[in-house]
Amino acid sequence: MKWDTLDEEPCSLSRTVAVVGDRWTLLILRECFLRVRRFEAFQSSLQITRHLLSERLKKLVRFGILRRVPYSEAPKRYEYILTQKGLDLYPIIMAMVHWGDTHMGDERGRPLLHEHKTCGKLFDPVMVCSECGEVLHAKQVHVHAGPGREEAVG
Amino acid sequence: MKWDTLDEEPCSLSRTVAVVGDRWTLLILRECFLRVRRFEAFQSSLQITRHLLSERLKKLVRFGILRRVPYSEAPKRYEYILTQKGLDLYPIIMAMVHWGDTHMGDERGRPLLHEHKTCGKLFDPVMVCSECGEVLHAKQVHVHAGPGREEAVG
DNA sequence: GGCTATAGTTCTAAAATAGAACTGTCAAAC
DNA sequence: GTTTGACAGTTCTATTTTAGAACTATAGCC
Repeated sequence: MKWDTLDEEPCSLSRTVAVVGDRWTLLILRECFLRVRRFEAFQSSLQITRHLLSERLKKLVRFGILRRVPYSEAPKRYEYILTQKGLDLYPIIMAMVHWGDTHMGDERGRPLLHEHKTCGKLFDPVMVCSECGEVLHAKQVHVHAGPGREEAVG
Repeated sequence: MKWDTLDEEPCSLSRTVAVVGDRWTLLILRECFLRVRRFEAFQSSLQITRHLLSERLKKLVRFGILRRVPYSEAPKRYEYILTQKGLDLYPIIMAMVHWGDTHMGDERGRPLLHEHKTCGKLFDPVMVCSECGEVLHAKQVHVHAGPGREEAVG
């Protein structure tokens, strides 16, 4: 497959996969949501090779998920900060964390707990229908071809 | 990194990434949710090499995400069907589709539309707090170390 | 000048992937 | 009863990606 044009496929999943569909990118984003911002910090917490880190950060900047913000003029140093587009990846990350909590846990219990500042409680993320608010399940969803792909699928 | 032990890391995201954190696996899962079940069907719709498809399906079976169910005795033929653990990946896939719809769209419009059979409407998936039902945003969440990782993080 | 911190780049060896051909089983067609 | 075709893989080689370590560059501090 030509991964370099995956972001132009008539499929929103493919387009997302083009951006965040590799292991390092997802782990880098986890660090971003944990407020990590600097090259050395990413490198030492992830044990990623510097080469790949450099490349992945560039890619995330290119796709508008991170902004490269100077925090020192001489020498020039930059921090990588989530844009709104990047912050909007939160449901993906949280869905993955929740699935891991549910299905890949061990006897030690959850690695992290999440507190919702708005209500003050420890919570799990739940995916609901924007129209009726009910919890979503795969079997209750029917797929239609949209304007971006008129041939029927599924 | 030792990707082969990523599923034992004290981090639910890492564990999930160990299972679904590569491009082909995510695309294969998309097909699963579109009711694709057979080797040839995956291969022809994804243009994945047979080698990799074989390997990824084995991995998904090994992790309990797909079941290999015989549908013909002679010759022996199998279908790959989502288990409950696999069906529970739905929020991840939908979160990715929704992000792609929102941030990677083009002038043609959405490739697919989703209808919630329960309420009959076209919908978007929304992630909410299990406790108060409010829509979740990254900045409203505070992270605590859980029993599975007592050293503080973030 | 020598040491440290930060943010990368460059190099070679090892691993993963692409692309195509091949194997084996059986049913149906000729 | 031989050929064709569908299905579900496996095997092979060439190319691409990644790992791991070393190197470069800028500047502050002693």
